[in-house]
Amino acid sequence: MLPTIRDVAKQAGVSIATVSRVMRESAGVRDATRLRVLTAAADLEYTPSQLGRQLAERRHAANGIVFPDLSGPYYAEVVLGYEAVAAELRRSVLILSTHGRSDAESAVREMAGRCDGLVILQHTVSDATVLKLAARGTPLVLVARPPIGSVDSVNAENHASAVSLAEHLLSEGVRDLRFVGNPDVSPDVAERWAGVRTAFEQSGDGHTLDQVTVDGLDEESGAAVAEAALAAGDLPDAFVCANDELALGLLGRLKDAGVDVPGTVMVTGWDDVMAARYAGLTTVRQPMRELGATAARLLEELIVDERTEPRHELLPTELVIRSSSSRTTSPKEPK
Amino acid sequence: MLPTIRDVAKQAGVSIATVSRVMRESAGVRDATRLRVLTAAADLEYTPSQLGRQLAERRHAANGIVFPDLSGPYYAEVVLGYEAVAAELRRSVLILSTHGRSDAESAVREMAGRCDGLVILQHTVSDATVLKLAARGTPLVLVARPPIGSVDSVNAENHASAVSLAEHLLSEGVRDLRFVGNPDVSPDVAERWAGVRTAFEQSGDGHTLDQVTVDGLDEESGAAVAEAALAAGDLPDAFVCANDELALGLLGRLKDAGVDVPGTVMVTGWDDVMAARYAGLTTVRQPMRELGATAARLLEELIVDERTEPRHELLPTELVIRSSSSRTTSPKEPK
DNA sequence: CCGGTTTCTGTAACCGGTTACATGAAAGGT
DNA sequence: ACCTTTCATGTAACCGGTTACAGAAACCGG
Repeated sequence: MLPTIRDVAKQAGVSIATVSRVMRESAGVRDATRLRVLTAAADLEYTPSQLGRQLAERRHAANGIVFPDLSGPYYAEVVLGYEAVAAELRRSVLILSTHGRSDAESAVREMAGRCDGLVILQHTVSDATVLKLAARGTPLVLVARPPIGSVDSVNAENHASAVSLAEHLLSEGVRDLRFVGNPDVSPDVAERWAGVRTAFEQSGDGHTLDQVTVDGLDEESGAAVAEAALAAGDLPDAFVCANDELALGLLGRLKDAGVDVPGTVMVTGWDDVMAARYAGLTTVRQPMRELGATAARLLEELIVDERTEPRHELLPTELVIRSSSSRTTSPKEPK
Repeated sequence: MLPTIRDVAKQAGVSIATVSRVMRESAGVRDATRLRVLTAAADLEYTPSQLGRQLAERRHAANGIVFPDLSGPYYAEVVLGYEAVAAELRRSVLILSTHGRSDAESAVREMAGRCDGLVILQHTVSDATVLKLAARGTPLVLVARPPIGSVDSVNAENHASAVSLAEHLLSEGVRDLRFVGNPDVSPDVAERWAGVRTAFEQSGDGHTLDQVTVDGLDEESGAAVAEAALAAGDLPDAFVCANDELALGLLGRLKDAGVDVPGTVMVTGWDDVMAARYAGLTTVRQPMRELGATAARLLEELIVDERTEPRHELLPTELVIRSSSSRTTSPKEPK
């Protein structure tokens, strides 16, 4: 059994209140007494129980973050950015991955009972649960998910970058563009798709735009799309993929089939993951770490300052043009 | 204020003991009473406080995992594998990244106070702290770090695969091999280096083997090594890098300089991250997720079964030959 | 040496649950 | 009708801390 505050108190010949005061470094303990307590504590290798402390203080000093998965670089980066700031703020970080979990909702609720606040990525949790948690007074921040009620949110800009991306492709002579991804799967994807449409609506005649729905956001799904297009002999001038993994899978399959990229077909992704650089993939860079870091700061405000008016942050993104969509740009990286 | 067990007891007209029994689903409560309690609980939207429960039960139902960083794919995958199993075992997961943190040791100790057990990756924490935690009775599992005392460990096979890798290079006609990485930075790297040496010692004369020490395991460090070698006009037949990121950075720099890979120089990495596939990088695949999953299972045994004899798991790795080290193999992936 | 402050320390209530044990009511046996 | 057993529920101690408040000790000036 680990020593408790009472053991230390007995050993030092003081009351538990005094021990508590010494351990918390609160003022008003005579030096001689402090020393006796510290000696006793060191003797017994005493560490205050976090549990007892948390119960008494009625706070957890911990926050949770809920994400679908950690396999792609995207979520890992967001979590990392979050963790870095949370640690700075001296908060522990609880993680919960909902991917392939049937009891996600209850797991999140249980997690809420262990934290002072929660960050929720994308649509990992139903709106109903989010609202219920908010109503119970749990501080919440949504990331990569549109605001619900008066819950804080942090998002990356999608629409404007999608417009730029599409305009870039148009300027490269693309006439038939095909968007790859399911807008229903995430609001981010929906916004990107909307941005592409906007650009095309302003592009005048002679352009066609279509969309192929794939639910996955992984390389296999991308490869499957390429496969189907090759089999049907129906290649557009450019594939605009909802994220980099899709694009990389698609790109790989096209190259295997000997298709000239960007000569015959152009391909773009979204996120700017590490592999995108090696594949020469045009993409849109998201500030993934910043998303997490910003969420951590907003959450802290909610908890500490008890801020009540909601805040919604929109972080900028950046178009990164590489060889997969450019006949003119050298494949070399600027940086 | 959230409702407590006493509020529910009052509302249902029973004692707190009965409420507790109902919430814990322990037997011996009459159906009529159970119903009254459940109704009251639903009315008040009561959820038992995790804190109170944990204190009374003297367990956290949470485990921690300590890792250096989450930026590369390696740690993210390990954490993910860990989280998946921990969730299955109904345990919350606390994470702690030590990278760039000066108070890592104390952060780990604080974390230990919030968990029933800890998984520690690599050398994120000093041996002294590990031993102290173990002595206090904290269940521990080390991952990618050699066993200390009688603490459990999970590692991936390094030496044999390094031998295979080096033999493959020798069979490709490599005579001068240069190992890139700092064996002191991680035991994994040290073992890989040792494996390469072993293979060369058995290779007969006419072969030279040297090593360039870089502390980083990132792309920039790899690029710097390439830069230096190019500047000195001193290229070996093959660079064997301690991990994929190093290799990718190095490879990219060589290709930028117009060096023929694998014609003039071969390059290999370690880990088989996603980008390695796109870069055609020969590497050794590690079962990253399995490392995490195995650690979670070992930890559970320690906590639940109170196992005392230590276990040490060694997971197999697999050589993946791609175009960066092979003049004969097609660059196409088998899978 | 005394009363009034000021400073330090102790007592006890509290945080929100769990659970051993006591109690009382209902059921069963003769 | 009475005694025993069984079952459901309540009482109260406990988990390990924090902290308001009270009381004791030290300090101060006259």
